[in-house]
Amino acid sequence: MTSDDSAPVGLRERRRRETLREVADAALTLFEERGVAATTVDEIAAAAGISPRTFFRYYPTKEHALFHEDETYRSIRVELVNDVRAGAALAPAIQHAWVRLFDDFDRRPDIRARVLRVRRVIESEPTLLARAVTNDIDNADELIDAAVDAAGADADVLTIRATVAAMDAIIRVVFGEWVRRSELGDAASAGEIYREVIAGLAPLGAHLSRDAGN
Amino acid sequence: MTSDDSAPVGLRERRRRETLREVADAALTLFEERGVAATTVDEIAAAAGISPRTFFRYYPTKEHALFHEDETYRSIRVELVNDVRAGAALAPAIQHAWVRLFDDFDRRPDIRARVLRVRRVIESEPTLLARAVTNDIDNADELIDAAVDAAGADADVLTIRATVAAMDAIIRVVFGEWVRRSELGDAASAGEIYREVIAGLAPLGAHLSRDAGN
DNA sequence: TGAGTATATGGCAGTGACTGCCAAGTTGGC
DNA sequence: GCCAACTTGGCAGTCACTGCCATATACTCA
Repeated sequence: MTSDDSAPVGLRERRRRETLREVADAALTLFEERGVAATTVDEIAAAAGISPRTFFRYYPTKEHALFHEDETYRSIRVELVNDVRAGAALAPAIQHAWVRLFDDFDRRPDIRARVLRVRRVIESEPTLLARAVTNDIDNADELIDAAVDAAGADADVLTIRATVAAMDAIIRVVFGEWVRRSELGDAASAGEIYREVIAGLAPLGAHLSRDAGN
Repeated sequence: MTSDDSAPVGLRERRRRETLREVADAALTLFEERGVAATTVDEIAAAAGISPRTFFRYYPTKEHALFHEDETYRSIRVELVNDVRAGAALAPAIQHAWVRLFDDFDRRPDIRARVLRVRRVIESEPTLLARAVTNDIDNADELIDAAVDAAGADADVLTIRATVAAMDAIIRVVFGEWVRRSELGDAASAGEIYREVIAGLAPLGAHLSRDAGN
């Protein structure tokens, strides 16, 4: 799975990543300007200086171009998987990973700004929200596998799946609120919103622990 | 919003609902037989005895035809909204609604069978899973509004949203497991799986209540 | 009951996403 | 500096989806 990290990053690979990035930027800008539905692949390709045919060799759909993942994001996910594989408790580990990402936003405003732009577009179109969810689902599999492996023989896959799904859902709410507030001129911090949500979920937590024996 | 329930159900409306149902059935059968991607709208339309052009007057996309909602489902959602509007605690009310639906499955095997067929198709394609999530999000709005209204002045919209999203995520896991087990020949009961999941989530619940003050 | 109006249907043409195939260039290893 | 591997762009084709128009069917009210 993650075996080709050691491959020599030649000219080809470097160019590929560059193009990937340029296409993603072109797409993001056009989506913001005129909306996703009103933006054609031809336009994105033209803006990025490639042919439409080539566009589809970089991203399978125009929506995918929006979800180009930056390094920070990926590395935090890898770290999370490693932590869980090393035996960390699932829910706290997930929480820790997100807090780390949000803290990163404070240190690196460029990343924060870009993620916010992307999230704003995502929230504006249901189809993109759907695509974001499939992304979450795909990412979740890796994490679920790690948790199952870590638990060994007495792994409770069902509970693991439910835990990851619930945490993902909560994060999606956080991002949604982040966008909403920022659109109201509120220079909201994602980390703060996350903490607010967690604090508010105490009753749900109580409900879940209480009904366990039911 | 729900003001046109009193409209007289004339021939037109009756036929419309019939067609809606026939198209949904045709789509479901074809999706099962050859997969969603390999099924064209033309084929669904032909199987349902309407023109392709008319198909799009009933459902905006072929995927939507799969999510045709039956009465039971809708009525339980309406009840839930009413309960919440009447002041019921959110998480328990949601749980209660689902348990009621699952109990209904035991009483009405036809409904159970159809939901299982639909869910099986949904689980087979990530894009459908995503569409299911966006559906849930759409449905959630009504419930969220009810909860906000019920809470009055001190409504915590953010927490309400998070609670609903988390519960929805859990239900999706239940459906997923239900399909998985039934495909393994296990005549699983959705209600039982739901109870299993809730029991397993005690640690998550503890985590959420513990970190509230953090 | 017989207009008259609103609505449902189907066909046609058009746009845009996406794919397979082929020809022409580019890069990397030796 | 040459061969093999890979990248690119153009072309043709399929399919989802929409707007427009003519025709048919259901509701309404005089």
